Amino acid sequence: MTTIRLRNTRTRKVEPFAPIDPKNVRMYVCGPTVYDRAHLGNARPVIVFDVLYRLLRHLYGAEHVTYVRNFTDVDDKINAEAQRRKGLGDPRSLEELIRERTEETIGWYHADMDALGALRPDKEPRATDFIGQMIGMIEGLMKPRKDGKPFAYERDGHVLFRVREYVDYGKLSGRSVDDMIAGARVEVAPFKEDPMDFVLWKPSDADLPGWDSPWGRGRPGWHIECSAMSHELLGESFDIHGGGIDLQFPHHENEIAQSMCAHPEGGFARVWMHNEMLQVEGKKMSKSLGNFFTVRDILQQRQTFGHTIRYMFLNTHYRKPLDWTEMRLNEARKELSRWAPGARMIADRDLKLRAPHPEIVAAVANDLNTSLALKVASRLATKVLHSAESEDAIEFASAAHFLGFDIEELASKIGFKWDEEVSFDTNDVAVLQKILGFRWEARDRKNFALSDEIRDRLLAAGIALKDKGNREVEHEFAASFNRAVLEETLALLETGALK
RNA sequence: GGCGGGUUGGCGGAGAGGUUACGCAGCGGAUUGCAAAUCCGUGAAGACCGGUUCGAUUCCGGUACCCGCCUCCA
Repeated sequence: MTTIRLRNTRTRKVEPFAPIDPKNVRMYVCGPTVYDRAHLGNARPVIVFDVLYRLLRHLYGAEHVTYVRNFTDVDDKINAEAQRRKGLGDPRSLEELIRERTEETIGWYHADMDALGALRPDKEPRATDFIGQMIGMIEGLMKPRKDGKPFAYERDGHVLFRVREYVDYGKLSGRSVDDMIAGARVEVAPFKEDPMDFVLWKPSDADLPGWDSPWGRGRPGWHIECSAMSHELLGESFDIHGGGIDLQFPHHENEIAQSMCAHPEGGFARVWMHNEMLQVEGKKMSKSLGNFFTVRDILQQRQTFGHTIRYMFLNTHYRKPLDWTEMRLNEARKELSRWAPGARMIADRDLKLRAPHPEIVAAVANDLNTSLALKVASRLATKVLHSAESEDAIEFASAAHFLGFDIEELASKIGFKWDEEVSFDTNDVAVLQKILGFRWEARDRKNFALSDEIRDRLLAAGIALKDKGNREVEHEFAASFNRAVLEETLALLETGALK
C-alpha cells in the first residue's frame, strides 16, 4: 500500500503516517467561527484537509475514516452582531438572534465550501452542543493532584489553566513560557496567577449568552471546545489534528495542554498539520487594505468557478504562503479549459471512472504535493486532447476526480464565459445551441459566408464566438447581450431566410 | 525583542548529491477558409558567503531580505 508521508509540526519532520487504528482513521480540523461569510483564507484549510481526507478514504476505505470539523458558535463577534440586531429593534431574544445568525452563517459556509468541491466532514459539531462536556473537562482539571497544584483554578468567576503545571507547554510551537513572557505585549489580567495562564471559563453578564456552571453563569474560553469535542467524538487519542498556522499558538498549544492534562493516559493528536496563510497580490488580505474577499465574492467573479478556486489552492503547496493574484487566476482558468474536453467525453460517452493514476496518489501521499498532482492531471488532460480516446479520458477524469474536481462541472461550465453584468437564462443558451448547430452544418458544407454571417450576427447580439478545434466552441456573453437579436437570428435560420 | 517558515529562470512551480521537471509568457516553425485555437522545437534558474564532497541548486553553518505568530484572524 502507498505510504503516506506527512509533515508533523510537533516534530518538524516529514514522517511516515501509521494510523492508530486502520479501521478508524481519525482527523480533527479546526473549523470556522460562524459570524460572517467565509473569506478566502478560510477556504484554504478546508481544501487542504479535504485532499487529505480523500487520500485517507482512498487508502483505508471511506467507512474507515472519521473526519471532524467544528463550528465555533460561541464568540464575541457573534454576540456583537446579535446585539447590533437587537439594537436595531429586533424584538427577539439575544439567544434567538444568535441562533439565527449562526444558522444562516453555517448555511452559507456549506454552500460555499460545497462549491469548492470539499466533501462535508463526517461530523460537524457545534460548540454550543458540547457545553456539558466542556464543563466536565474543566471540572476534571480543577481536581487536586497528588504531585502538584490542580491544573486549573478559579478567580473572580473565571477559571484559568496553569501553564506552569504542564511541563511540555510550548513544545508544539517551540516556545518557552519565559521567552513568551519576555516578549509579551498584552496587558495581563489582574486575576491571573501567571501571565501566560489562559481562560477555560469566563463569566457572562445578562447581555451575553451564558450557561450555568459550578462557577456561575458563564461561557467557555475559546480553546476548550476543540479539546472537549475531539475527545467526545474521536477519543483521547487520534491521528491527525489540522488547522491554519496561525492557530499553532496559542490555540493548539492550549488544546494540547488541556487535553493532555485532562486525559494523561491518552496521547491526544499524534500528527499536527498546519497550512500556511493566504496573501492577495503579495500582501496580507485585510479589510483595511481593500483586498479582502469572501469565497462568495470570488465565486461571483467572471469566469471563476469552484474548481478554479480549488485549482488555485492546490497549485501551491499547503506549507507555503499562497499568493492570490489575478495573473495566477488567469493561468488557472487557461489550464482548466484544457481539462474540459476530457471531462465532456465522460458525460457524452457515459464512461465510468476508476481508481486514480498511481502517480497522482503518490504525489498527494508525499505530504500533499498537490502542485505536482495537478501537473500529472494536466499531462493526462493533454493526452486526451491528442488521442480523444475514451481510455485516456477515463484516466484523466479519474485523476481529476480524486483531487476533488467535479467532472460534470468541468464539462458544463468551461468554454462558456460571461460578463459580470449580463443576465441570460437557460433558454438563451438553448437558442444559442440551435444557432451553433446551423453554423456547424454550414461549415460542413463549406458555406463559410453563412458561418461568418452567423458569427457576426451573434457578435451583434453580444456573444463572441471562438472555435477551438474538435468542435469545441467558446462563447462569451458580453454585457451588451441582446436577446432580440439572438432570437431573430434563429428565426431567420429556421425560416431559411438566411442560408 | 522571542519563536516559526521561506528565498529556484520574465512569471508560477516541482523532483533529485552528478543525468530535460513542468506550465505560462517569449522566440522559431507547422497546421488551419478568416478571427481564434492547436501542434512541434527552443533559450533561460537556483538570494549571498563559507563548509562537507571527486561533484551541491539539492546536505551543514552564517549573512541579507521576505512572511507569519506572540492580540479568541484559517
